[in-house]
Amino acid sequence: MDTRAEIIKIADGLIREKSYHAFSFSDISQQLKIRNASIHYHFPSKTDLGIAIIRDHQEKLAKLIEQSEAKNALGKMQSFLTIYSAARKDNQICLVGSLVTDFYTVDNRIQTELKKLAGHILLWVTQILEEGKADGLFHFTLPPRTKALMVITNMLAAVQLTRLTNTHDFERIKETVLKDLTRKNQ
Amino acid sequence: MDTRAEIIKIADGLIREKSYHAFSFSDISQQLKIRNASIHYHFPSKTDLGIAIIRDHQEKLAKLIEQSEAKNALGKMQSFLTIYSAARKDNQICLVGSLVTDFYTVDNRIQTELKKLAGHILLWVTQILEEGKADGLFHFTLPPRTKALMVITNMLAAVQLTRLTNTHDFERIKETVLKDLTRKNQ
DNA sequence: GTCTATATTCCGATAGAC
DNA sequence: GTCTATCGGAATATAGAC
Repeated sequence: MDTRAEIIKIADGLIREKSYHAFSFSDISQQLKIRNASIHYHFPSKTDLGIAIIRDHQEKLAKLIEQSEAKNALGKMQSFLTIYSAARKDNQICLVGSLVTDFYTVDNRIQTELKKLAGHILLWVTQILEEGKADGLFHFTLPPRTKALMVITNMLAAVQLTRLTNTHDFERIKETVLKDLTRKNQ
Repeated sequence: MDTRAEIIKIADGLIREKSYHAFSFSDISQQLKIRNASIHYHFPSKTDLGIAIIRDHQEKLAKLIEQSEAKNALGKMQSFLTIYSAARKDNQICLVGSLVTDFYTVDNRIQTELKKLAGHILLWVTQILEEGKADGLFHFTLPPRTKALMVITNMLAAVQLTRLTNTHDFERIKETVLKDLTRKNQ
């Protein structure tokens, strides 16, 4: 992996562990064993780094969507939920949830990029729900977009709240989300 | 209102608008038109201020619980949801959701206090759900504590996500939470 | 592409006068 | 209880050598 990609990877983890304003270029340079100034060669400003991280998530999301194209709606939903399970594994929260807390204190370009990412996530989950309902796999009466909001909010806050309540609460919430979608009589 | 209470009020708003690490004593002193050093008289460290803010929320929660004692479970749930509606009104997020993002970068004493607050919220919502089910007002099959986690995660992330998607999404989620609880055939 | 060195700004915090 | 003055530290960022 080249240095640029390594910086993105480390900074991404730091944002989701400690938040945007709580990590510094020094955190990265120590882990990478390079100097602070070297990071500025790859990313002139912290804002540039933040944008690159969000775009990296965009690309990973696009790949995940592509990779789960052949799966049925349940499989696709499970793929979507791996995003949060992966974050949880390292006691991290999701990128959207971390950056939205700092939303009004970051550069406009980060705000715009973050809104785009959130929009794409919401669109994908909505489509998965529509497909699942059409195929008789999922059962719900809400408009698909609203149902997608319910699923996303459950998962986004699950990785956050489980830091405070109980480690197992994340899994509890995740299992409940899946069972709710596949349960009949709604 | 005395200065100490004013500082808490302003700082509380700043944490829920901009996050813990993104607000400074200068933000407070400018709004209050006093000097930076004066704040340190009331709160020796930023950690002390943070703890005071969480405890202030604890006390407000206790009052809210007390004030809604005479209401039925639906009324109590609506009281609980006003916490998020009030935050949303000023485009703020809830205190727990804001501080949990910075959880691993704040003093241990703040971590402890925040866990306590989250525990009390979870307990209250669980009790409301139990009461509502016993009275035939609410319908759900999950364990009450798990159902409480679902309600809280929906609302906690609703105030966050609505910053990115659509202003009306908060209300959509809130209405869905209430309708889900009171809907039969589950 | 990485380094040393440094500029600049801001923040939390303290001492001591009033 | 608020003020002025100041300290120490950390953060982002830049210039220029290698």
